[in-house]
Amino acid sequence: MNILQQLFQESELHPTELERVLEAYQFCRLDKGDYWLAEGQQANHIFVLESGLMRAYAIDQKGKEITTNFYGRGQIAIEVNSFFLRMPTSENIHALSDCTGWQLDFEAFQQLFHGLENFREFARGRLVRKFVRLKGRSLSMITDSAQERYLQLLRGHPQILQEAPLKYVASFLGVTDSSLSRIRKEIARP
Amino acid sequence: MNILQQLFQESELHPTELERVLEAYQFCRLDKGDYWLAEGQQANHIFVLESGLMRAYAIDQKGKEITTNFYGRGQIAIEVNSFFLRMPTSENIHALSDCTGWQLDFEAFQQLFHGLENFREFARGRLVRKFVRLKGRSLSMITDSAQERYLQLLRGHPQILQEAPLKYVASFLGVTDSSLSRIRKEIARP
DNA sequence: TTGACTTCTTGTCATAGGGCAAGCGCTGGT
DNA sequence: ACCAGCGCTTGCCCTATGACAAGAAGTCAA
Repeated sequence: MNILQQLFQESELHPTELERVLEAYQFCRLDKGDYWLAEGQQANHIFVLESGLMRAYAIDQKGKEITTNFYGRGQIAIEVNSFFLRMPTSENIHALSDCTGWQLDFEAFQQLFHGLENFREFARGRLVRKFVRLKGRSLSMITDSAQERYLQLLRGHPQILQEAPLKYVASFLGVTDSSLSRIRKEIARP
Repeated sequence: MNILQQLFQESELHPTELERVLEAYQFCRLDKGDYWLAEGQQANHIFVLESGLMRAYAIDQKGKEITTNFYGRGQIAIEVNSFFLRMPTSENIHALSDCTGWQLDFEAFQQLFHGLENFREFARGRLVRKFVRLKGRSLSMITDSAQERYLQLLRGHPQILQEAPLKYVASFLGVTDSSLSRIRKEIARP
């Protein structure tokens, strides 16, 4: 069973509907370092990751990269603004390791979204959960210390810390790489 | 023309569709201080604000209130997690001044969402823009100083600063009220 | 092997912002 | 008129984190 079938297990799609949905996706492979989306482009796909790790980042006013997200197996890489509102993106998404997955383009997405009630309930649910996670992250930036945020990431997504360079993780947590290094030292000692 | 008609001007709804949509909303009035939604409840409505100012906040681990949003005229008050995923909310939303507006309950929302393609394009667009703003806020917490965030709020939403008590604004910006007070002093001097 | 890179760590110093407590001016109730 | 409470400011001191620069260690290629 591939990752798409797993993904849609949580939906209410009937077998014939599911078949229609699965057919709309295309297999896709990325090499480590490849850009799936670059600033200025228009995002025309969403991407369901089967293997590998991807990272989204933006460039701030001072030219620094800020990691906004990591995507691992089973997660859906998407740049919401660009994909849904059909505008050029200000984010970059690239592969931190060799990746495989399944892509769906906007046109096909619209067909399914407007054509299948169960698909749109599913899609709305995913977007909502994305929203809720982002909100949690936003709140955490206010209420938690960098160390707490690091520990939460460690507990919730240890694979990210194993596979992603520390500097990417640091900006995701909202600290510099030096600070994150100190935080790790702090935690390491008993 | 009331606020709902203004709101749906940006949609593609045809006159007959629009009529159906408008009929589904109910007028609603809140007194200053009233809670529109309280922690533990299930959000069963969205609320389009016609007049007044509302505030959403969460309680952190140490029991402190963190303002997560303000809603003014023309904005849609909603607790996304609770409304769409049908779970008890962990947020509170209350009126900072006397408010009027129009409510739509979940059942009616679902009818419109699944029944009218143009309504669901509209609703999806609103959710997406909410997502994008939240993302901007989240990024700003990392890249900008408290003073910069204050200035952005001042430029973008001056009415919030005029109508909301400073302590609510402070936690929205991610600082204490003392710090915000100092920031304002700093800015005041030429 | 050597050199160029990248990743991560560490030291030093500077600064933004937090915690706490006091003070001050309004406002509303009695 | 008086008190209580709220909203905002301010002073003092402290801590977390940033900026910058210098290593140490690992990786890769010639």
